[in-house]
Amino acid sequence: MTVVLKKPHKSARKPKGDGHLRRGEILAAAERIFIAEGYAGATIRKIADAVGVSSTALYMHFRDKDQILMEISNDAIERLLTLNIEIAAQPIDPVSRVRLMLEAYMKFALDNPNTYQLVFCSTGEHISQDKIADTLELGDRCFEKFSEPVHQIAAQGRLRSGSAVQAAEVLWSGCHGLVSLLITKPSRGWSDQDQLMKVMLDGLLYGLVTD
Amino acid sequence: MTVVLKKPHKSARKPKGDGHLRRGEILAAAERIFIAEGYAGATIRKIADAVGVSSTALYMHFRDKDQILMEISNDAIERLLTLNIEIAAQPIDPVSRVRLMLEAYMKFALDNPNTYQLVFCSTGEHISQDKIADTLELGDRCFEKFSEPVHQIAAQGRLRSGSAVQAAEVLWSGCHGLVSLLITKPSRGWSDQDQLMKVMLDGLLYGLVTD
DNA sequence: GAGGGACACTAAACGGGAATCACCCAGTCG
DNA sequence: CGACTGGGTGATTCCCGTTTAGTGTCCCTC
Repeated sequence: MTVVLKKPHKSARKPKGDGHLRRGEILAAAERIFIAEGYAGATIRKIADAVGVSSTALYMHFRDKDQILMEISNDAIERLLTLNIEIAAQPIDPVSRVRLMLEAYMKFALDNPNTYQLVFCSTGEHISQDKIADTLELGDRCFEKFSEPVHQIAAQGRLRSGSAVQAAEVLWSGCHGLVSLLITKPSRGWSDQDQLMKVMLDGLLYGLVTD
Repeated sequence: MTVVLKKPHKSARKPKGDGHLRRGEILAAAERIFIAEGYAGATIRKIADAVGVSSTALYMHFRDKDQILMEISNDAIERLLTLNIEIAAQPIDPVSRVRLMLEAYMKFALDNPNTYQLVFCSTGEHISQDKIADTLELGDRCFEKFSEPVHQIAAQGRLRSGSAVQAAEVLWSGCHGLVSLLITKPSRGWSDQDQLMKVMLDGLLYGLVTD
């Protein structure tokens, strides 16, 4: 059969991203869109278009949409965990460590609002358990790292009330509440963000910890 | 004209709910489903089926799905506002009022998790502004009612740091953080809910207010 | 060189969401 | 009687995530 110049079935077919390469391209495009437009805005088709590939192609590299976004989120949370580990290594008193970690946490949330919402503000009910297992484990490790200095404070007998675990959970959830409201209700007339974070931290730490 | 038994075109067509009646039926069914299955689970089709009517019929009485669920949520928030007004009327010191209101708030959240999430945990970006205007106004009125005793405390010079508005926002968002995490991450191993709420309230009030 | 996989990729389709369209039917009123 | 009205409908549209069946291309072996 003569190799007649059969016009290439679809002229602009992507040159076979060599597997791993394409995977990275997809993640990059997905991250860009997800950061800009959030979970609902980061459509499979939009991501595929951005990569220049058919929407079906994404399923070559990822099980489904959630896996793509969870992978992105996991990278982000890993950065948060790294921050916590760095702070944990600093030779300062545990209360300062707690404060630094919570400040880093809130800054992370405000810098990555869509990731933060996906991980910390959604029930994840429609997401099968194995898919978010990594994320949950990373989140747990973050909380464990944060709990360490709180336990140290408790061991020093400086907890005004409640157990170390309760104090850690309250400190965390208090800061979570502030940033989650700042993120989800930006149009509300809030006081200055930095001042609010300071009042929250001062209030909680003063209220929970004696010196 | 003899009332001949003409078989009713579609045997099971609902007997013309007389407008306002049908509206109530839809709201009731929607509330039931929404409470049981949340925002995503409360499908237009499911609601319509529960009422025994075609999905299109819902658009006779409501602009869209969000209007139905916002109307339900508004009813709930109105109950919360009523609670706040009742507490505001009690002849007790402002700190107790603040505590009672926050306790009622958290109890409300845990008792109405789906409504709470819809109103306080979602960005409401895809919802046109006029649709949530009522909800926003109700929410603001709740916050205003809650702010009153905080301002009284500030007027007594008993605020440890920050302005009255900042203190109110921090108190609110701290409690919001706790209940929103309890709602969205129920599988996490939390300490006892009541104790957590107490630690949060004690901590924040002690940290923000002097006596 | 010619098979034949394996693999990246694709078009087309599916099912299920919200929302719209054009139409229909039963009363009511002039 | 006849037109109007308002609740109601089935079919349709559009978009979503996902599945299926098939296509093009590379590489490895004979």
